[in-house]
Amino acid sequence: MPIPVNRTPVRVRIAPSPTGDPHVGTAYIGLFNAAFARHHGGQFILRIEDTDQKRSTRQSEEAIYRSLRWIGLQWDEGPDVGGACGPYRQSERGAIYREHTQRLLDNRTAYRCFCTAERLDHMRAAQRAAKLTPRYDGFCRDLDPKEGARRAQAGEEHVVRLRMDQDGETFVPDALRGTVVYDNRQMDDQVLLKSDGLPTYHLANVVDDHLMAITHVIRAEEWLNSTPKHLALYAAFGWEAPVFVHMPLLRNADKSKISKRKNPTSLEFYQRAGILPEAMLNFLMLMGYSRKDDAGADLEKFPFDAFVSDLDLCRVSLGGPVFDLKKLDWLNGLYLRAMPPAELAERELAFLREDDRQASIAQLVQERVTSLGDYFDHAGTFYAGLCDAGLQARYFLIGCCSKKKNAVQLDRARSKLFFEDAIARLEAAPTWQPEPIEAALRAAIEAAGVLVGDGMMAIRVAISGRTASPPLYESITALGRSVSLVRLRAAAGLLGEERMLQDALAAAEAEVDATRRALQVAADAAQAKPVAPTSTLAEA
RNA sequence: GCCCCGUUAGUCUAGCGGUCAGGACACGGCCCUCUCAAGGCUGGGACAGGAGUUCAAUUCUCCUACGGGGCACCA
Repeated sequence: MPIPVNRTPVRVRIAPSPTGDPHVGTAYIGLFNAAFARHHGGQFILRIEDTDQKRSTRQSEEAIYRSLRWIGLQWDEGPDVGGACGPYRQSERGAIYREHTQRLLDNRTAYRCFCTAERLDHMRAAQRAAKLTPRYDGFCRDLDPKEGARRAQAGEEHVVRLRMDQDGETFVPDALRGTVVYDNRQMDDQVLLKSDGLPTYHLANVVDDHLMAITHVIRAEEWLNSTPKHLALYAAFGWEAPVFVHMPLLRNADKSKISKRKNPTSLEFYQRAGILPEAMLNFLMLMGYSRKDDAGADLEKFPFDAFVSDLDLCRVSLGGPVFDLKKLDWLNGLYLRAMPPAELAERELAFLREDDRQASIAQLVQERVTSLGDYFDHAGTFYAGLCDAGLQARYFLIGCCSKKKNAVQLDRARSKLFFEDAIARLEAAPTWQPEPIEAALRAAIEAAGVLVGDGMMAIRVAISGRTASPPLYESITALGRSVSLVRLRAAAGLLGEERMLQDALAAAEAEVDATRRALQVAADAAQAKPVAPTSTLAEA
């Protein structure tokens, strides 16, 4: 059963919220939306959902544009490119939401609620204690609308809630799952307009999708459970609802929803790690989807255009795909190897040239460099993603490799806590500059009660993969926030693994053994043949 | 706790009543080779469990288990 197309042109959108780093999940959903639009000759819209004033930032918004452009997704309408249905930034559509809220107030499908946060907190606590689904108890539901309007007029702080049906069932048609049935008694009277006058996601999303003539809502599965609310909103406005397609969630190796704690989620990380955008996009196409060649074998490497031309969303598989970095690396290598050497060289140079950390990296490496070529030996770590810290992992056990007599050693669990604390402090740093970074690290070290040198060494190894590196704070600054945090999280993750200590020590021993063996072989060789065989070079 | 979604090897997937359960990453072996990659060949490895429907279930239905998501004045 194909995805129904009830209206044309097909119009789809992604609506990322600009809070934090541009997310790989945004690119994933964006990819399927963009491809679906292209497949049907429709439009793909980028809308910025910045109704959360506390968390939204302009830098994050800019970063989203950069990363989506990097990966090769193009939108037909958006805040930066304009379009007929603007503005495309929800913070600029306040009047539209207020007007629409009034319509719902007028037709009684919504009501004003004057309950305080404290009352709601108590209510939910009581419901939880009674093992009930926490939901609004309807205290203001039957308030006289005139009374509500009067109190609102008087400036009393309040929100607007959607009046949901209290019994019966809601049928949610999902293009991939069939009809999902919800008991209306589970549904909450969702807040539509917050007390700051801005809409919640639910309201803004429905109003904008309608006004922007969105025909298909292709979004992540985490939204499935709120679709009944959205359907109720479409009904309240008397609008036709779009077709809903809920995509599976990208997962960590442990199958939980992909998160920065357990995976690099920032697109910027992949860009800096030297992943080609086309490989990244291709890899995302493989998540929950597959194409076959004539022999019936799965295709792995194919371009966006091919993906578009035979895209059939119904074939998306619903099991949450684990984001496997190993396979991404392999695919990336496939692309790299398929290039004409001249193109690879050009891409390589462009990769370096376009990196905005260039100057600061050069400054750090400069003091150590002996030739232009030698530069790469020192700078290499800045152009990689995860560094191979495996051999040095023993340094993550804080103090265990310390040569100092008064060293304080931390066990695995405590070392992990130290890393997590350091990460939290770095994340909270006001700016990504040497001073706040140093302050954060020193604070973490002091809290852990270990020697400064030992703590810094652990961080150094996690950051650079080596025990010798340019100055740490400057290196972290130059490396950049996204990559630095990923590497530190990787170190913390390693400490969380049972076998980490054994592996690290085994690796260390292997290292020593290998050296010893090499020396032995050399010594044996010298013994066996004290006189070097004919050395033509020497004689010549 | 309640509700919803899902479940083919460690991972990504094909399969839409009868297949030797196909491909890919990863892993092992062999070949190629000055090394390392790459490449070629090759090996091990999967239908979560239980009922039912059927001549026949990986495939359809139900139950259980497990995994995930949701239950905000966050999206």
